[in-house]
Amino acid sequence: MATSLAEENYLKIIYRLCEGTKEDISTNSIAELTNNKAASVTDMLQKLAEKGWVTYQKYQGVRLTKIGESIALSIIRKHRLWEVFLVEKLGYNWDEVHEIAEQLEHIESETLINKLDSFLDFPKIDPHGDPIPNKEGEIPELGYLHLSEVKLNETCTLMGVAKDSAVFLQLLTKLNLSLGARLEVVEINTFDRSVSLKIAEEKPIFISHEVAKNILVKI
Amino acid sequence: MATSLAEENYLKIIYRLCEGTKEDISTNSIAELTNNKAASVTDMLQKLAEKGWVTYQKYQGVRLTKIGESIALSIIRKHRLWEVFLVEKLGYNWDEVHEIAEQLEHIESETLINKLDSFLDFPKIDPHGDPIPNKEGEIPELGYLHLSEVKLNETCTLMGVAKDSAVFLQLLTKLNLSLGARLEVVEINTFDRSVSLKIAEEKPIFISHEVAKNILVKI
DNA sequence: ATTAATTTTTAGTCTAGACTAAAAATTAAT
DNA sequence: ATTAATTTTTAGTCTAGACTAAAAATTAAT
Ligand SMILES: [Mn+2]
Ligand SMILES: [Mn+2]
Ligand SMILES: [Mn+2]
Ligand SMILES: [Mn+2]
Repeated sequence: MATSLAEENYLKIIYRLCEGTKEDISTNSIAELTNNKAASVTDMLQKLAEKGWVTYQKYQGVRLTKIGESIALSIIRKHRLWEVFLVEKLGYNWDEVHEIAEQLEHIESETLINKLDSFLDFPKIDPHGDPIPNKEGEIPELGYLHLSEVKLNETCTLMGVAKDSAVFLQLLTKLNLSLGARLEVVEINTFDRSVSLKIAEEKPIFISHEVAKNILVKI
Repeated sequence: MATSLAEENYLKIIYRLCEGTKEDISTNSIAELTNNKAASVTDMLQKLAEKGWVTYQKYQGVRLTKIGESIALSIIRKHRLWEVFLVEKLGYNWDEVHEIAEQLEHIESETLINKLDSFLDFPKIDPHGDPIPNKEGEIPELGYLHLSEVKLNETCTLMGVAKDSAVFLQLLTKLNLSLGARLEVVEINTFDRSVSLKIAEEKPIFISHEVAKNILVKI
């Protein structure tokens, strides 16, 4: 069944909210991320339920069905592959690609995305460290930690970010924090949970808890 | 001013119809190419005139303004550059790319299209021999002839096609007619204006007037 | 010059996807 | 257990962009 641009954006956002929780998703949480009003969300949820892409009980929240999830994953696959293209082939920085990928992810062609995948040499992660679902919609669970969870004096590797926003990514770039960087946690301030880090033996840098929370690492 | 998808498609089609004639364009001719009804076209023409992209007089037809033309050309530039990308980088055949480019041409990003242009090494023509407008919207007038205009026993080079449809392009491929082919007109039948051609000294092939009309050549 | 045929426009309608305001249901607070 | 606060839904409205049917203007035919 064909999907409209609006429907695709809803499914993608519901997927993101469903990830990491087994509770049903609230109308308001969707409204916030889509920048729509709750009433508009209710409207759309009824349509999506009608099409069999979500299970939805009035007042009781919503979840993706298997089909809904596979549609969401195919959009995420397209989004992330296009991001790789923009960075690897066109020379964009990682903080510049998200908005363009938001448009490209809606281009509809099965062959296109598979040819693109092959042209890019079947990348496993996008420029932000996010895993790319395969053709079958399978997505590896990478099991990364948030940097904010790492203990004092432990060393870890920067594997990804939990946020695509340009200002956040630009801040990381300025701090010399990029994918693959080795980070040692040399200080954690109990007052505000801010963190001092050594990157490859350089003199320590200082980041807030908010930043640490959005950095994904592997021990 | 922002352009919607529908508006962009109208402007592109009006551009195509304006090309090659200095008469104003009729509502019906637009309706035919957009696959809309004349009443819907009238509606849209009023909006486009309001925005200053066409000059429009009730019952008297329509033309693009300078601004309207530059919008149309920027869409055509995007369409053709994406077609080059699809053929050169992703390995598509020339008959497979038009529909996908119809989607890609609406992606909005100034930097994207210029980076793409550079990545493709600033191509001058697309896979169908159509010239690619530059950043400033300038498009070279190539002055090709239709193969149907070539005289008996003359030899010419296949430079482009006047039609993007898949079935037409597949026919050309089957007949071994591709860009750059050297063609000698060895027979013209006065009855139906069908043509026999020699391609590089091979044994002659036979094409209808309809096909000859849609092949563009240089003497 | 009139009339007929054709083209174009107007008037009114529909759908998707948004909105506001008010009603209903759920959840939190006493 | 009631009441208050919060969340969600319903009812009604709007806009873009399509449609049909009828009216108006233009063009072609007599
Ligand atoms: Mn992104
Ligand atoms: Mn990403
Ligand atoms: Mn094309
Ligand atoms: Mn083309």
